[in-house]
Amino acid sequence: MTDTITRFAPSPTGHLHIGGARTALFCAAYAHGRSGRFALRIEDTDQKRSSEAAAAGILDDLAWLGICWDDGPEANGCGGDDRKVGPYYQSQRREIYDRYFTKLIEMGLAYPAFDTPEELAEMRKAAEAQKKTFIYRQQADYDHAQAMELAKTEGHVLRFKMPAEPVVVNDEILGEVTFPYEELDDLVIRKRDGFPTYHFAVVVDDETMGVTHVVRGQEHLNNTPRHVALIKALGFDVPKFAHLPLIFNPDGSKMSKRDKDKAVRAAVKAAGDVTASDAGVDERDFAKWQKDKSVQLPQDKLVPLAAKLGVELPEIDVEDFRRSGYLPEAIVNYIALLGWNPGERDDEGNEIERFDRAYLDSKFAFDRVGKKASKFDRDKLRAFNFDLIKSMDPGDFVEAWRTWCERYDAALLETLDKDAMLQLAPAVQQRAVTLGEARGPIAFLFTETDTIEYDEKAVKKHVLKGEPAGLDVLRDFAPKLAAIEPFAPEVIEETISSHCQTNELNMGKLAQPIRVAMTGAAVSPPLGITLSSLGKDTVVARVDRFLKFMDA
RNA sequence: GGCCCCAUCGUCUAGUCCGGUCUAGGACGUCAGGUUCUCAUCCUGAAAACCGGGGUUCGAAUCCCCGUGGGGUCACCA
Repeated sequence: MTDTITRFAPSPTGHLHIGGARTALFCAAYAHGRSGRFALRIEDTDQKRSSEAAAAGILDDLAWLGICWDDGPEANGCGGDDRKVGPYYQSQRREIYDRYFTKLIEMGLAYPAFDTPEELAEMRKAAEAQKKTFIYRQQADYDHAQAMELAKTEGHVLRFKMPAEPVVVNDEILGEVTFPYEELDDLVIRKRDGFPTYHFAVVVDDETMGVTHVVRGQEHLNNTPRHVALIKALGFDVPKFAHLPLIFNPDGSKMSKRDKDKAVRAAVKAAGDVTASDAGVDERDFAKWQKDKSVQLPQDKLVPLAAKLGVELPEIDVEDFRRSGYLPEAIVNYIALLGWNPGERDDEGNEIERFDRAYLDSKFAFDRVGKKASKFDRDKLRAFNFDLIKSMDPGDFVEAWRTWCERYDAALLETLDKDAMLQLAPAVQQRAVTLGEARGPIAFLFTETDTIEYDEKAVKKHVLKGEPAGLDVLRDFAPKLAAIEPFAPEVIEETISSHCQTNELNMGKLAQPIRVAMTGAAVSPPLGITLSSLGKDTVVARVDRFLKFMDA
């Protein structure tokens, strides 16, 4: 078996973090670029924090990004168990772990420990008082036979007896890293509730699933020597390791899901009068959330609360970026560049940085992954997204736009049908960086004619000033509007421009007053699109209203 | 604090492994012009970096050491 097999193993405690998305992306790219397989495993050994809904959400986030897994839970057209190495939820693999627990105990490399959490806390405190890190070791007078007997009736954990030697981790990105034995303790491998700990489960799963390359974030580097020691003790093959550099916020702090709570918490504090019922949660939870920085509010409560307070939530999870209206292709392209670079130039000698999945799959390797943590640059992501939107075929754009609306802005679909959106597409595509901002350039469509407020400065500059004044130009032109037939962009523009030509006027002289009449301000997409999308009746009504307003 | 990782424009990075071609290249952002009926798009241009100190060498962004700075991690979480 020389196939390349990678895996991504999230714990289902919330939406997929953007950093996790990058890890998954690199795992998939590495395997698929080598005709290997990419497996997905759900690490739900923490019964309290895991949820089926979160697992489904992560699967959905991945599929949306176009990161499909070959082995794993079947969802969104991905997954399956072709290699017969499932199940892919750790909570369903208890029997497998038990086999290896038994094996380790028989080899004398695992032993029951009866210390209570309180006792351990005490020992840690004592170690800390001496400015040392607490290292758990088996007692010198530990009686194995007696312990095994006691274990039949007493609650206990199982610990791994760490071999007394340094562990060398050979990392594909970082190189050789050595960890002294003095830093490695007899870690818990089976919890009191009988579930394996993360360390044990990963090692057993990666072996039994045939994983050849363990690709994960650098925050796991310190765990790796423990895993290597376990792997060797169990007689498994040591896989290749690749620890990816971390992703930070622009201010250098770690990009964390808690950042969202942090933003809202600050706003709640600033507002001063926000209550638990405003937040839609119960009194006690709300108080706890306000006090404890490590507590998070559920997403479906946090988002509306943020909206109510007018706070913009930092985008952290894939779902956040999706809601903002980024395209999966843009996200994938951008995050691929966080810590990796193809190191190729185009014909003009510029660094290649815009590419698709096929290119990534074919080029990705660990030798071009950097060691330095990178800061997440939203402006650059926005640029990628905008470029993609601009270059889309209008039909494709409308499809993407409508799909996004179905999920996040159903109201827009009630106002605009497909044809209307298709007509607006070119104007919107030049102006909207994200799908969420697509409403911006066409906001004038959603205000009622009789609620338009005219911007004073725009009126002064484009309507009152000059010779002739814009107001007179508009008044002069107004009657021609109703006669335009058909009321289509080209015809409208032709009418306006010929009117200007006959009267020896600059286009702006007429265009700007029309804009003010239509939108209240001096900014809009090209007049043809603006007027035709409004419809003749509305256009005429808005001009009338504006002229009356100016007369008054 | 212990252990571990890292260090090129504001940001992502190329160059580093195999020292000279680097008066350090590109992208995003910023600034300045131009095209245009407004906004936007588009085009052109500019400013902007090798963390510090020692070594090695004819020569160091590139190799070595020290310092400084940043980060990760120290759970019956993953």
